[in-house]
Amino acid sequence: MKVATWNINGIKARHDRLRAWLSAHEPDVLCLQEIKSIDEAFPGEVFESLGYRLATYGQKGYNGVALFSRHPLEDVTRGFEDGEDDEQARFIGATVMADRPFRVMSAYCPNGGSLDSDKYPYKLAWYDRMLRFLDKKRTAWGDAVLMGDFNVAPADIDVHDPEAWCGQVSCTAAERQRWEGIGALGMREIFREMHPDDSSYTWWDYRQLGFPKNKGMRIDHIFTTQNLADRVTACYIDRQERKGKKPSDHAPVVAEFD
DNA sequence: ATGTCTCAGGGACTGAGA
Repeated sequence: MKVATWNINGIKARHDRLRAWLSAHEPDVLCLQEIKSIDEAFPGEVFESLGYRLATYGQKGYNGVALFSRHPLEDVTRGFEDGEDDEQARFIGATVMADRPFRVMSAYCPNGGSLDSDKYPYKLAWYDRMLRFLDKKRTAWGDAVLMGDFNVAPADIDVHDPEAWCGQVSCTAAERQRWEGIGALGMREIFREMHPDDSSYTWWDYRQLGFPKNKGMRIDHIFTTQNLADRVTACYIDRQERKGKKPSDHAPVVAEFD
C-alpha cells in the first residue's frame, strides 16, 4: 500500500503536473492540501480517468483539501463535526476500502501568520479541535493514516536555520506541543521513525531562492496508527517535484506499508 | 529588495495569503 500527501498550492495551476506525478508513482491513496478551488470546479475527470475515486472539501480561493483513492471511499467526513462555526475547509476523512480497510485523513493545518496576528491563536485552537476529534474517533476507526501540511516543524533538525526560526511561527513550543499531541494519541510519525538523523525538508519558500539554497522546513507529515506503523517499509520526500517549471512550494511525502 | 507564487475581482492591475 502506497500513500502520499502533497500541498499542491492550487489544483487549477497544477493539475497537469499532478496527473504526471500520479502516472509515474501510482499511489493507492493521495491527500492534497491547498486545492484553492470549490468542489464544483475541481478537475476530477482528469484523475478519475486514471482510476481514482475522489472526495473533495474546497472553498473559494483559499485552503481546501482532497482525497484520491484507487480503492472505494466510504463514510466521508468534512471538518470536525464539532458544531464550531468555521468556514475554512481544512480537514477531510474517509474509509479506504482496501483488502484491509483503514481510515485516511487529509489535514491542512493553519499557517498561523505571525505571532501577533489573530491567525496564530486560530491555529492553536484549530489544533486543539483536531486533537479532540482524533481522540473521540480513534477507537471506532481502528487503523488510520493522517497526512497533510501541519505547518509545524517538530524539532530543530527539521529547520534550515533553527537560530533564526526558534520561537517563530511553525517552531514555537505551543505549536510543537500540540503537534506532539497527535503522537500522544497513539499515532506515529513515519518519516522521522524511518530516518532518525535526516534533516530533509518538505517546503521551501518561493522567495529568496529558498529551494536552490535548501532553506526549507519539514512541515508535511504522515502519521499512522500502531498496527500500520509496524508494517511500514519506506517513507520518502520526492524533492524532484520541487524542481522544473511551476512547482508547488511543497514536495510530496510518500509512505509504503505491507 | 518582502527577491515568488495563486487566486479573486474585474477586465490592468492590486490585494490577500502563504
